[in-house]
Order: sequence, then structure tokens, then C-alpha cells
Amino acid sequence: MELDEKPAASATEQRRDYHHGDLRRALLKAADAELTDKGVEGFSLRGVAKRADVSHAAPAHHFGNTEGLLTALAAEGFRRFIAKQEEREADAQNDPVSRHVASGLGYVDFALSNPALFNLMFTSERTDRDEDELCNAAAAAFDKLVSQTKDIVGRDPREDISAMTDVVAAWAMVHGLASLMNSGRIAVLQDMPIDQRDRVLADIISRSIADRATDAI
Amino acid sequence: MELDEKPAASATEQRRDYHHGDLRRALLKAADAELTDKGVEGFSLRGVAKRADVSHAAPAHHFGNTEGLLTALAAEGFRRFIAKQEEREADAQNDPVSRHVASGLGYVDFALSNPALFNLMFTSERTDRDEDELCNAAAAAFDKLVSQTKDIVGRDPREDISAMTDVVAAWAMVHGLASLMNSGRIAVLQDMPIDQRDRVLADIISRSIADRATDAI
DNA sequence: GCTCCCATCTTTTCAATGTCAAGATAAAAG
DNA sequence: CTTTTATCTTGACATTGAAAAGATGGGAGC
Repeated sequence: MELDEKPAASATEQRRDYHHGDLRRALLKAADAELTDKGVEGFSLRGVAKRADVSHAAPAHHFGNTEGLLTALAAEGFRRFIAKQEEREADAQNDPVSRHVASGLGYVDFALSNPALFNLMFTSERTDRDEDELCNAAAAAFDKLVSQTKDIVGRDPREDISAMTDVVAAWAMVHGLASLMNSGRIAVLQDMPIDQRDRVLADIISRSIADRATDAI
Repeated sequence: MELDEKPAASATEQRRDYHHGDLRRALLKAADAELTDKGVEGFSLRGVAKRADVSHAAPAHHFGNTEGLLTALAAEGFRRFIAKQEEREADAQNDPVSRHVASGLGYVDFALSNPALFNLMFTSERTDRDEDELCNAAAAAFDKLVSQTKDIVGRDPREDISAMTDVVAAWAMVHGLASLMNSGRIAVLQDMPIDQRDRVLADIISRSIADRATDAI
């Protein structure tokens, strides 16, 4: 399949011999590609092994089993997920609502550019949600939402049930948009130029929470 | 597993011999049970065959392959999905907003009482979305939402882009709630008594669209 | 009533997959 | 230099989806 079967450990590349050097990372990269190509339900450990050009049992050695590998992948997904939101926030105006809307656009961005990973993170059952790394990464994403909401409504959702309701509303709206668009169910938005689409999305996202800001006064 | 291995074709039951009578329906029922037990990603054709007490290749004969069976199951799911919403609407006050909120509560109800089926219908890739029966059933659910929105905002979303935006907002909100609750991600709502939970959900659902009603005046 | 056709269901077979156990290899420790 | 240990491979087995060929019996036509 490859042209040069043995690149003989080029200076920059990891050695390709028996001991790989950083196979764990290479496997994660291969798993990401496999997931993107085949989707959660078509994902296979042996497919990952082929992509990384190692034996079929190598992935299981590093991650225990399929669930272990997918769990690690999902955790990395949540970190990229947060990064994508922050990326959008950086371009936004510096008020709480604008930041939240930008963050939501990042949420949707991530879903659309990583459809399979998004499904793995939020709806797949092939993941161990109690695993520490995944737990922490997912919690970090949630905490981000909570503190953004706090900045908008002026009360801490962790102490105020009404503010927590705002968190749920904001999350549900953005997540619903991302999910439905991800599965290609909103034709109107798909057929729009991106900047127009983002304006519509921003309008919708703000409905869930923007008017709650007045409550804080 | 079963007590009586051969009920010998009781009068009301289908015959259990070579020619089953209505194996297709029996397989769908078995598939529903398999899906509920194992989830989309643990679903197996052979598991369905065992439940229906037929040979392992019987399901494929009736539905072509796994995708075919899951597609038929998803179509039936959408019909039950609509029924659940209508069930809730029947108990609601007879104004457009109340009907929509009730419908949304039915949406969430369905997701929570059929978690695996809900995932199959909305996010699984093991389904043929171009298949006629599934297409029609899913379209019927969408049409329901569209006409409900029309009743609220007073304009036809199929002709008015702003009204279609309202459709998207309403759908995203409800779908987000259902998805997130379905995957156990909203602890606050999980730990609530159901009637209180429904009040919170109703509040959130109405945020997406209720205030648009004034636009229609 | 009889024969033949054919839809229905079973049996057989094969490739792909996840996982486990045992072996091989090389890096590191002593 | 020897021993230990982590890393990776090989081989094996059960499960699964799917295809192909065979068995069964209902029903059409006569």
C-alpha cells in the first residue's frame, strides 16, 4: 500500500521498527482518521491498526479494548471542542451575551467539522463515561457554559435553580442546533452561505438566554 | 428460556411451524426488544433471530440486511413518536402555544422512554434515510412541527423564511432537551419529580417561540 | 385431487472483527 | 554482560453479517 515499506527511521519521524517510540499517540491519530472515515458504528480496531501500520492487536495493548480507545478519543474531542469555542469567542465582542453566542457558533462549527467525533462524544454508547480523563474534559466544557451563563444572568447557576434553568435552556438550544445540523436535518441552514447561516444561528441562540440578562439588574 | 417450547399453534397465536404466518411483524417486535436491550451499537441480527426463535438468516431474508431492519424499525419509531406527541396534546389547552409545548413534552417523553430507538431515529448511521417508508414517517413528524409553528406565528414557514427560523428554533430547543436528557447529561432535571420537571421543560420550550406569537398580530 | 411453482425459512459457508494468550524483540536496569 | 520489563506480534477462538444453496409447504392451474 505504501510506496516505501521501510523509511528506515528518518530523522524527524519516529522510528518505525519494533518499538515505535510513541505508538499511543500514533494510534490516537489513526483512530481519529478511522472515526472520520467510518463513523462510530463502522469504527474497527483492526482498521486503526492498519492505518498505523502495526499488528492488529497493538491498539488493544495500549487501550485495553475498543471502548478504551474510543474513550480516549472522546476526551481529546472535548478538549478540541472547548478550543473551537474559545477560538470563536476571541473574535467576538467582549460582552457576556456576545461571548456566549460566539461560543455557541463554535459548538456548531465543531459538530459540523467533526460529525463522527461529535456523535461519539455526545450520543455513543461505546465510551466509558466514568473514565477520569473523559469525565474531566466533559466537565470542563460544562463548567465553561455554566460560568458564561453566570456572566449573563448575574447569578451562579450552581446556587440558583433559576439560573441553572437558563444554563439548560442555553445548552439545549445550541446542542439541538448542532445535532440536527450534524445529521443534515435542517435543509434551510445547509443551503445558506455561511455568514448568513451564522447570523440566523446567532439569532436563534440568543433567544434561549439573552432576555434573561435583565433579570440580573 | 421459555417455559413452553412448543405451544402447538394455539388458536390466537400464529403458527410456529416452517411458515410462520407473520414473521415480519414478529421480527420487528423482536428487533425492538433487541434494540432496547443492547442499544444501537450492540444490536445484532442474530440476536433478533434468537428472540424470534428462528434461524439466524431469517431476518436478513425479510429485510435484506441489518440496515433494512433498522430502517423499518426507525420508521415505526417515527410513527410512535408522533403518536406520543399527539397523546400529550390531547391533554393540553387548546391554543397554539400550549399545543406546541405539550407536543414538545411528548417529544421528550418519547426520547426518555425509548432511548435507543430515539438514537436510531436521529443520530444513527445504520439507517437508510432515503428509504420511502422512513422518509415519509420522518417528514410527517416535521410537517407536524411546521404546521404547529404556523398556528403560532401566523405565517407559513414554507413561504416565510422568518417563520422557518422559528421552526428551527423550536425544533432545536426541544430536540436539544430530549437529546441531552436522553444521554443523562442534565442532572438537575433527572433528579426532579416528573411534574416539576415538566413545568421547567415547558418554561424552556416556550422560550424558543412563544414571544413570536405577537409578530402575527 | 394432483403437479408444479415459488415464497418462506434453514443450513452451510466465508470473511471480518474483538479479544485473549503466548511468543518475540528491544530497551532499560542491575 | 545478564536479567528484567515494557512493547509489539503471532496465533487462536467465538461472534457476527452476509451470500449461496437447500428444504418445506402453500397455492395456482389443471
